Amino acid sequence: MTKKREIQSSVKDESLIEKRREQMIRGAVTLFKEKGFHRTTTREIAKAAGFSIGTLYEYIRTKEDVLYLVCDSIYDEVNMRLGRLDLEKGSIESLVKALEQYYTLIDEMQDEFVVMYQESKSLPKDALRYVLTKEMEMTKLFERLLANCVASGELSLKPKEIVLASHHLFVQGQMWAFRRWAMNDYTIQEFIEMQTKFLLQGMAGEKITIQGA
Amino acid sequence: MTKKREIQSSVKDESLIEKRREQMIRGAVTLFKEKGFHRTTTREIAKAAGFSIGTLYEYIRTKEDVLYLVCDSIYDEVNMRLGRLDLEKGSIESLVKALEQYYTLIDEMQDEFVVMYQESKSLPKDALRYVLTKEMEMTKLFERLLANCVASGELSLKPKEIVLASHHLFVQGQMWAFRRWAMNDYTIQEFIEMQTKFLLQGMAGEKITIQGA
Amino acid sequence: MTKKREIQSSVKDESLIEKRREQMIRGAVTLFKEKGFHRTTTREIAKAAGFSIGTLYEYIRTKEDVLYLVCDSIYDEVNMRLGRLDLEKGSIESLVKALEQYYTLIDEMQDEFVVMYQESKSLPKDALRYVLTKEMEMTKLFERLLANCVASGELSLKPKEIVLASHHLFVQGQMWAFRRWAMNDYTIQEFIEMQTKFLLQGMAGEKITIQGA
Amino acid sequence: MTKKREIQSSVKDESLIEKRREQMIRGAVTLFKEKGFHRTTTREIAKAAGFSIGTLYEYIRTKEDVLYLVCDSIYDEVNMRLGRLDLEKGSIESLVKALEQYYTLIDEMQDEFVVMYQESKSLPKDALRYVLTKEMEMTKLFERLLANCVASGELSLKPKEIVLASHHLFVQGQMWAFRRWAMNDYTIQEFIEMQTKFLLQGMAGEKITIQGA
DNA sequence: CATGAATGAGACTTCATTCAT
DNA sequence: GATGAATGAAGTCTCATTCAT
Repeated sequence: MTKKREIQSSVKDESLIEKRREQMIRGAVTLFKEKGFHRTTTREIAKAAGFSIGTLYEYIRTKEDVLYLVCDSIYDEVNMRLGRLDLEKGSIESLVKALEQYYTLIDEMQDEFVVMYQESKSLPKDALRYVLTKEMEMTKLFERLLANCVASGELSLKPKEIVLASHHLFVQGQMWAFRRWAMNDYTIQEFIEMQTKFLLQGMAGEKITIQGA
Repeated sequence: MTKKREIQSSVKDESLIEKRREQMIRGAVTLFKEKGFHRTTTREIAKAAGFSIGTLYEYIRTKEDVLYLVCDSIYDEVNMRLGRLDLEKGSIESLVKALEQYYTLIDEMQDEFVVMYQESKSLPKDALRYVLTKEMEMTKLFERLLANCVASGELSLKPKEIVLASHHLFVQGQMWAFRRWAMNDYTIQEFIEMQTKFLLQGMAGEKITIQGA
Repeated sequence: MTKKREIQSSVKDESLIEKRREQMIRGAVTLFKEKGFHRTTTREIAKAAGFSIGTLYEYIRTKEDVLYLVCDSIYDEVNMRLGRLDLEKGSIESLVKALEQYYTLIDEMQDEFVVMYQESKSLPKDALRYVLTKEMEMTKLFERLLANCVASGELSLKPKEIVLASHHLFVQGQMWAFRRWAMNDYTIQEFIEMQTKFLLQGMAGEKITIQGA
Repeated sequence: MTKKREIQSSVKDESLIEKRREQMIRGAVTLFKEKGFHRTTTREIAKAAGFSIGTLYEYIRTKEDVLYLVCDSIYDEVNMRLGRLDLEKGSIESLVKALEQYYTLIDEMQDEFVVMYQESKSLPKDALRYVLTKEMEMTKLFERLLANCVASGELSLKPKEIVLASHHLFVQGQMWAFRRWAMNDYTIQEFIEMQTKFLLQGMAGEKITIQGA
């Protein structure tokens, strides 16, 4: 796992730091979603977090730190929630489960995902690198799942196809967050079912009956 | 076709307006790609366009106008290049052609696409609406293609599946522009072939031999 | 002569730059004298110069630039006014003239000198180096005068004494500016006469009749 | 002797006050020397003193108090060290001794002197007055020495010359602290000898052999 | 039509000081 | 007495926009 970038704080009490940063992340996500990183002022972030501008800067050093904290916390939650997946089973069934988990996650953290992908380009260089690494770790997760399915013979994909397919799965999830304005006719359940069908068929090359669809 | 938003200019000569705006769009795309809309200053845009800040403001009224002009010009080019497609044929073959055209287009206009999707959220409300409309028109294009394939019996999709699938096709194209950092191992040709295979199989549910693959 | 540090300006018209900078130097000197560099705000400088804060920053990049400009302009004036001195004559008489010129200069530019010496420590590193160089050039001027007097036999000083003596002369001039609060009982004429007497006797080691004393 | 300005403290224990203030003066001098009064933060002072910002404010009321305390403690030490001088003797010899003491003092307290003269302008009005008074007391010390030499016939100076000469002596000492960057070629011993020679000759008007030179 | 100097609102950030623990 | 988290006034600097030339 990549090591976290440390964000300096002039406050010493670690648990307080965590608490305050959580407050400010929560406020920031809402604001960034609404107006974007650049149109959001540090004062607004402080206010949304429930403390003064001075206090905000006790816990970060620059506005970009807030963005980094937001992105980082999203990955933490993603990791936590996707961490339970059994990657090793190598069955289509577990792949389906993973997709379901992933799409559900995106549905529940829609705002966070949109913010992260829209604004991460505003991160300072090294923070951007860190975030990209995290992103690759997520894609790798799908790669492992697919590779195991291939190993167990449940899928038949060339190595290069595995990689591309993992991006493919990944990106279809983002769609639910980014093109929500076009998804009004679908429930998340429908979306998951239909996407899963498309994706599995795409890779399998034959009709497959999906459990629960 | 949706009517264009008019951008006010204090210059009368229409052909001059067009020329100047083209200059400034070309400069702006490069800059926006590099630093994003917010980090790019109007002075920089003017300079990149080859004229003074004063002149810039003879042809637009606000900085956001530049962004709109950029987005609009991208759609114009997309339209022009995708306009030749024969949507009515209703064959898998024409669908494959369309995908090829579309992915090639994205490859060639990568910067423009990235800018448009990254920055369009900064457009004023009505411009955003206009851009979204344009976007929907593009998706509809795939919908028509798919619907015709269904009508001709070459594909079998429920109406709701057609809509989702068209987004599916659409989004996979964006991937080439947005996840380029992860696509170094693929040529655009490989990418097109593999994606086409995944997508068609996903919709068809059977192995399909793609011409040229 | 040491090459000037260039201060960036986004304005192109060189003569305008000169004019505006002169305005701002004039205002800044008064303010710095009154409240010191740090207690003076950029807004105050702009106001004193007669234009807006935005305009101020068209002609400089940082507040420290103003300080540098102040120091530089002082040296320019000093150079201009001391430049006429005949350094080569090697007579006590010309040394006396030089002291008179120098002390008169300090009297007339008292505020400027105080500001320069009090605040130059706030200059950025390279500007500070530049200012120190200028300062050394001034001391060197006295060194040359003294060396010539030694060469012509009018004074008898060892090399090391020449150097120290030149600082000695230099520093006694600063006194008129810096300890003005203790100099109320003296006119500048008296001051010059008495100092000249002290200094020359100090170096000559005998009673000397000074012309005009 | 001028009465000290009282600096309020919310702590009662006088010996503790003294101890804490000494700690903070020591830290502050270093910091002020390095970065100047304005660029030094109260937090830094507290840290350098070895306690917290809260504690710092138990012993002073404003940041300027620290500067005053620094200046005051310097004068205390100066007084202590120069207090032993025999001012009444009225001999050149005792004058030479005094100069030696004074220049040695400046050499040993170089940082302190620089800080005091560079930063005292930032003192609040009444503190500034107090410091100036102290300064005048020091000059008066030289005045007394000179006057006694005149009285005893060892020097021949008019009253007004005595005053100016005392400033002259005083300022030459500051030179060692302020122009240290130009004094690398001299040891403090050389400096004292040469300066003493210049100064005495300046006042005496004849060659004088200095004991120990 | 073209230019570019001028403007000032507003952004980010610092830091002296307070006060509850 | 000691601590350090909280505060917010105030400072520096940027940049979209205007308008006289």
